[in-house]
Amino acid sequence: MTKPKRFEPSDAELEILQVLWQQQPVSVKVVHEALQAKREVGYTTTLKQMQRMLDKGMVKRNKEGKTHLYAAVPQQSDIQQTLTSKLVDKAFSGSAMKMVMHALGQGNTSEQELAALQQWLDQQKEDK
Amino acid sequence: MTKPKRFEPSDAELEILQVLWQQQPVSVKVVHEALQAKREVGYTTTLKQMQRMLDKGMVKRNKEGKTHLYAAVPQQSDIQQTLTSKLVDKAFSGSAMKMVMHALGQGNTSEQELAALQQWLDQQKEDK
DNA sequence: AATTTTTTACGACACTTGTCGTAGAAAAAC
DNA sequence: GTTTTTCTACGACAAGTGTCGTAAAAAATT
Repeated sequence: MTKPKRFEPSDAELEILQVLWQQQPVSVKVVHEALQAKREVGYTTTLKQMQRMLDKGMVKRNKEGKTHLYAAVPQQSDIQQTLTSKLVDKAFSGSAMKMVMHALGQGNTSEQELAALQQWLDQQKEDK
Repeated sequence: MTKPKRFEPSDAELEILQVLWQQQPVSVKVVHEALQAKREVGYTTTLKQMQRMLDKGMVKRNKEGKTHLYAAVPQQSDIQQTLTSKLVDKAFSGSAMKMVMHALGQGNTSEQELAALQQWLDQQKEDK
């Protein structure tokens, strides 16, 4: 049985995962172009990063003709979970709520988002 | 004029800052004991870490007799802000709300916290 | 004063991260 | 079937991180 690893992607790795989650099995080229759209980065840099991720089991790939097509192994929500928990633990003494208030405090929260939050809140009250 | 740096403390650094924010000017010994209470770590490890933080300007100190007393330079809320923003950007495509829902989803949110959140929500509605 | 305990200052090391450059294999174009 | 263009495989490197060990300075104990 293969134990389900707990990935903690670095910044660069997360950028790559982000791309993969949007377009599942894609070539290095595609990923690289997506990154390039945001900042300067060499092709081999992206390639190397993805190869390392492969070693770590963070992505998988399979040969499609000449090229390799990559896909993320962990699910986006799992990584979000891991990173959020970590932040809550390390920077907010474990209180998710503190973090939430902080996050909300700083920003333009849309109408819809507010509604969603209200809905969630109502749900909580019921369950209580 | 000294520009106000944007600190992005590493895990170990954050642990130390955490201690400092609770008991402002303290010796390495005190910090070390606080860390030790949570996990195994050598005294010199803590010392070294704090010295590096001093170099970076992340903490300041002054000699109190034989010992040095350290204090955090950045404020807790600023660091929380920095780290939260970063996470939102990197893992939630900039949507703080997505992150909030994620954080809330996973946890035991207390009565009081819910109330605080409701209050904040009401506030938002008014301002609209 | 000699010894022990506290603290500090450094140097070191293995790992990880972010970044490339070079070289060669594989396809595609000529 | 050469010459290009694509891609992959590696090796390298500077910075940063987490961790200690050693050694010396400073105080406190005996």
